[in-house]
Amino acid sequence: MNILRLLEDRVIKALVAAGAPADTPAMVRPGARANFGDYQCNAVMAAAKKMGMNPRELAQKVSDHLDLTGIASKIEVAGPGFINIYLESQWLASAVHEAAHDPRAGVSEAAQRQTVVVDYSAPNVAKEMHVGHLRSTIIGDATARTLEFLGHKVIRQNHLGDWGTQFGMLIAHLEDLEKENQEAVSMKLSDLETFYREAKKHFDENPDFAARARNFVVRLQGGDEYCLKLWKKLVNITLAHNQEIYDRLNVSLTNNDVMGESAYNDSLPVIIKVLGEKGLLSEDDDAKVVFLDEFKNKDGDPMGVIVQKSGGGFLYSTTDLAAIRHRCHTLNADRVLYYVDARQGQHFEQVYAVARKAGFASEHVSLEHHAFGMMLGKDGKPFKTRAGTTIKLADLLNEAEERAAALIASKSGDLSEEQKVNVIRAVAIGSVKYADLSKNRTSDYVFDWDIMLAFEGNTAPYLLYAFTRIGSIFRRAGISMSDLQGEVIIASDAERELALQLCRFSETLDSVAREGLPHQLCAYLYDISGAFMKFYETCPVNREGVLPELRNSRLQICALTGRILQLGLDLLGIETVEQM
RNA sequence: GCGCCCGUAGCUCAGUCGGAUAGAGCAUCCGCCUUCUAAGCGGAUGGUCGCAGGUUCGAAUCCUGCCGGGUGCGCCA
Repeated sequence: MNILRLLEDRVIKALVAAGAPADTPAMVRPGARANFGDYQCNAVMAAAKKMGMNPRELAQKVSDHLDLTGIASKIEVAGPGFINIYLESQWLASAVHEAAHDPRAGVSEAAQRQTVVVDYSAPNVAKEMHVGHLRSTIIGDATARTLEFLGHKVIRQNHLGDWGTQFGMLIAHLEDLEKENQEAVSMKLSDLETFYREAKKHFDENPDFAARARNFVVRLQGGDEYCLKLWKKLVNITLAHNQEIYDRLNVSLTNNDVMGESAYNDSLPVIIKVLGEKGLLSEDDDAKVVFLDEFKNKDGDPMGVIVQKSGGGFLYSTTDLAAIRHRCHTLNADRVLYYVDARQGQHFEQVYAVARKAGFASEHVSLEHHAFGMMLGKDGKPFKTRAGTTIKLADLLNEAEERAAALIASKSGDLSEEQKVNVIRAVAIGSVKYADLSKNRTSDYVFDWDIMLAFEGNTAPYLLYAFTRIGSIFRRAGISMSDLQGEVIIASDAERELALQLCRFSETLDSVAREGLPHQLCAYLYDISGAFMKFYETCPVNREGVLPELRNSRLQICALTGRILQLGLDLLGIETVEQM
């Protein structure tokens, strides 16, 4: 059941019956305030203008044709031509009852099942994941999970940075270490940052080393077995490191989702060939370039996208074109979502434009760069630690668990040691993820330990706490959350408000899937939790004197709230706990 | 020089593509635990939505120009 879809459908019918064109947008929204109804229609003012009618008159006409028998208790025309819809409490009650017994908690599947490629995380080989990787990884993951739940076919693609000139120096350094001492190699590689730094140092300071490194690059790209073997070693060690982080973060990526830059190596010459056949290539300073009229360079001339270097080497634009071709032609994507830093906005616009012209992506495929902002320090400047480095993701998670452990030691005395370990993990990881997921990804964001690791207010623990309170009610009642009886009765404002919110889960997920903005789901779950906390204060379930019908009804409301919280948090990749 | 993003309460952020009286959390202040977990609930304080014009029934939202911050513009990825 999706109330918004239902109301929009009925409103369109009424608009058409009142004489408006069939393509008039319904513009149904949740009511702006309590005395403006549960939902309001804002479509009439604009429509009336187009039709040359008085908006109040048209609104009255539409509202006369609006058939919401059994659904709405009141439909009123207000202000300049708003139509306010008050839902029938009885109908809300039956919707809650239905959702409480529905395995999907009342969430409708997507009207059209699509194949959606989600490109996210994209760490680099021989580098540890740092806080800058957090957004792409967890926002992409939450979107992927949501799309999947709505019935879409989701193909995760981890565009691993496993190719490029830096591998020459990494292979050369690895070779040196292996000659030196076999046993020290695995030790050295356990600290990837140091390994990378040392390789870079040798490359910058030792001309012989640098020459060897450049030679390795050529051999590697030519498919030399010795080089590939050393390279593969670096890739595997990095993947193992990353998987530990993904598992800790409860991110659904696995090695099966890895589709690194190297995977497109063989198709790069094909890309150039096709671009040439389409007449899109130009030569400029011995490099192969695609010129795009829609982009201007510093001199105001059409901007060129280099797809092959003067020496014959390829660039990341070439790899991205190959990736688009693979995703559209082999994976048959309807949508491709890129969770990548906003700084690459222009790069993607160019690559998309070239891909369309070359036919790597048909006009029916939606290529979407879901950009996110930069990470800033507390001073509002681009984030750096005092040492000038970035914070490792592993260190952030360790710090989160230390802080959570201290909190739980002071608040949750009666948990077993095993329970405490689980609660610490859920609270720590959940808090870090929620802090990021709850912000709109499009703007820059401030990295602050205290905000990232806060446990009060609009944070993951608030939602987890609401969930444990529900669990507590069922433990006290002596029944399970699936053992529900009777009807749902809406007897108070707190119950009605919670019931209304519970019925909005489906429309919220629609929006998250459409826009790739999981913060909308966070805001929704926070609203649900707030509505539940108020319900909890005023609507006792197990107390003496509560009539059996009312108790059964409230248990159903609690059960649906719990299911939506658990399901919603799961879509965000956040684990729940029974007690805390 | 050109392009893109951003500017909302002391701080961190929402604001459902133009809708009605701009909302949360943190911080500050005042209340609420013999009753299902106080990681909670209720209340108060706090805003010229960067500035100035414009578009219209109606603007935080759209257009123009400034101011301030960020970022990107050919052989790194």
